[in-house]
Order: sequence, then structure tokens, then C-alpha cells
Amino acid sequence: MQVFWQKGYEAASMQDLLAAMNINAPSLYAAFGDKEALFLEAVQRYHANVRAQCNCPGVHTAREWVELLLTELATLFTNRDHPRGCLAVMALMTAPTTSVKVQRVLAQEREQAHGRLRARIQQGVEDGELPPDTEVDVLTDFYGAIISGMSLQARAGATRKGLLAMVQTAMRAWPPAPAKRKAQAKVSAR
Amino acid sequence: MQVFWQKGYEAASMQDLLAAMNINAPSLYAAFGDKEALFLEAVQRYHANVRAQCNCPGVHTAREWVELLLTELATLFTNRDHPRGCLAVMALMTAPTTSVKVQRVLAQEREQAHGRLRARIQQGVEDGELPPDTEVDVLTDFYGAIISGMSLQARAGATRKGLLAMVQTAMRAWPPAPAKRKAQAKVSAR
DNA sequence: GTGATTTAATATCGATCATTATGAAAATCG
DNA sequence: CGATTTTCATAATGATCGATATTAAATCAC
Repeated sequence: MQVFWQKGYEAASMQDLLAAMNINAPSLYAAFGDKEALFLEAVQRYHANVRAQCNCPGVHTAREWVELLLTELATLFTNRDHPRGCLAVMALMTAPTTSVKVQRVLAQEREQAHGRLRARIQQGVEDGELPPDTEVDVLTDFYGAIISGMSLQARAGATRKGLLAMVQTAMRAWPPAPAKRKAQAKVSAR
Repeated sequence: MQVFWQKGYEAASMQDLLAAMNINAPSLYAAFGDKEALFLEAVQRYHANVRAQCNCPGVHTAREWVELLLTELATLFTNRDHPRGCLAVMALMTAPTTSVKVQRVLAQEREQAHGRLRARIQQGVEDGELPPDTEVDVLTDFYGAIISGMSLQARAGATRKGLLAMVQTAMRAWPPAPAKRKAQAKVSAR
């Protein structure tokens, strides 16, 4: 997983992978099938790891949830004990476009991650935390772009501190809370 | 340039490049040296093209300048007559980490593009358009991340309309204009 | 302790990689 | 018009790619 993370699909040779796993070629082929299957398992494992690490329990508002997600990813992307940035981003750029299966799995994993983000934002709209006219898809794409952008900047050498500051900037684009008409209307016009 | 744009460095074979240029191998080697040199020329040409297309003359405020830059890039990244996304981003992900020269040129081009963005924002601060306590580097990194993120989303199939909406969202993170103390102080407290 | 079965390491496969030598065609110039 | 240089296409180079046969080692049942 870390070899693909660092080098991408094509640039990661079997020699690199075998050396990292400290096994021989026949063992790898018996266990995983071929390089493509190994790559898919690595990517799916990565997604499962991130999913487990970023489920953000005990957070009540959508805004806090998104901010915590971005914060955890900023930390993950600059972690010292694995390559910088995001394997999922690396995979999208370097995966072989010839294999339909690879493309399908990558698109599916990406759509799932995207869907979780969108669902939480949508929930915020339904809870009245966000204005009813919030463009949920646009906002989802925006924070998705921030995540991709953080991955690239981390790879280019950005510091964790820098990424966390960027998260704060990104949160400034969060829609202002709606006027609480129903709850407050009868109480006062201030 | 378009072959590298689409496939990245490693996945772009000499056969692909030769077919796209419609020449034979000896001609390419005589003209460019080797694959690495060709790659560098392609990347530098791309940067020059983008630089020429996005100099944004006749724009007065930093905010308009940044918004126009993002808008033009959103349009570029979804242009039909070349691969989607940004070659510079693709290059950063797929360039061989072994060659110090490639890494140096890529870092240099990136730093220059980043520097132009930062310089315009800095100018906005000095002009009083932006608050004096504006974190210029953070804001630069933020819009740089948006650009990278747009590239990835374009590659993943985002529409031009979607990217342009994202630009508007990103502009919501622009710092609020500072109170014009000097100019307006004596006139009123309004 | 010995034979049978599984595990692992070495050697090798054809294919393709980037690169260059070889030879033919074309064009330039005296 | 003929000699020479340049231009281009084909083919071959060693290296490395992903993927397997082949052979050695080790485990285990009896």
C-alpha cells in the first residue's frame, strides 16, 4: 500500500513491491493474483482505513463534522510514518486507464466517500443548520476539491500547520446560518 | 504535451509520443534528447501557455483577479480539445522522483505560479483592498489548493458548470474588505 | 527416521521499455 | 548532372517489465 502510495501504479515495480513485502514473486502472485489485483486491494484497504479513522463520532453539527474531517485529513496527509498526501488521489491520477475494473472500483470508492460528505451536509440542511436553498452538491464538490488540494500540497511539501490554516480558510466558505424564523419569529424582531 | 497530459510521465510510452507527433524515434531523439527532456519541454510549454492565457489584464482588484484566474482555469480544465485537468498537477504526481533535474524544474515552475498568485494578493493588502492582518501565504495556499482540486475533479468528470459554481463558493472565503478608517473617519461614524 | 506434501527461492519466460545503429530516400549544392 | 550531406524509416540493442516454471528447503504425518 505504501509503495503505491509513494510511487503510483505504473512507477511501482514488482521489485519495489516484493522488496517492501519481503517475499518472492510466486508468493505474491499466489496471494493476490497479479499486480492490478494487489493494487485494488491496497486502495480498498486504504479507503477502509480512512473511513474508520474519519467517522467522527460525537460531533453534532454538519459544520463541525466537515471541519473535523478536513482537520483529520490534514493531519493524515502530513503524517511522518507513511507517504505524504492521499493514496486515493494518487490512484486516480496513476491508475491504468485501460482496465475497466480498476476504473470502476476507483470511481465507486470515490463516489462513496463523496456521498458520505454530501449526506452529512444534506443532513445539516434538513436540520435547519444550513439554509434551505444551500447548493449541497456544489458545497460537497468544494470541500472535496479542498481535500484533493491538500493532498497535492502535502505532497509538494506543505507543513501540517499550513494545511490546518488552510482548513480554517476553507471553513469561511461555509454558508451563514439561516435566520431562525419559526423558532424566533414570535419572540421578538430584535 | 497532450500525451503526457493524458497519461502522465511513466504511462506515456515512446510509441504513444511518436504516434502523436507522427515522427520516428531518431527524429525525436535528435530534436529533444530523450524522453525526460521532452517531458520537461512539454511541461514548460504548458506553463508558458497558461501564463499567457491567464495574465488577466484590465482587472483592477485582487479579488477580481483571483476570481478571473479561477474562472479561466475552470474553463481550461474542462476544454474539449485537450485532456481534462491540469498537466502541471499530473506532472507533479507522475514525474520520476529519481531525476533531480525534473524535480527541480517542476518545483521551480510551481513556485513561480504560486508566487504570481501570492504577489497579487499581497498587492491587494498593500492597496488596502484586503485587511492588513491578512495571512497572505495561507490565502495563497488555499486558492492553490482549489486549483489543484479543480484539476482533479475535472479529470474525474466534473462539468464546467460545476467547477464554475465551485469557484463562486471558493470566493466566499475571500476576506471581508477592511473598514476604511483613514478615508472615511472624518466624514461620519455611520 | 523416512517419504509425502507444502512452502519458498532461483531461474527464466515473452513482451515491452527507452534508445540507437543501419540503411534507403530525398534534398542540397558545386 | 553527380557528389555529398541531410532526412527519414526500419530494425536491432540491452534493460526491465510483469508473470511462471523449475528446483531447493522445510514441514508434517506416520
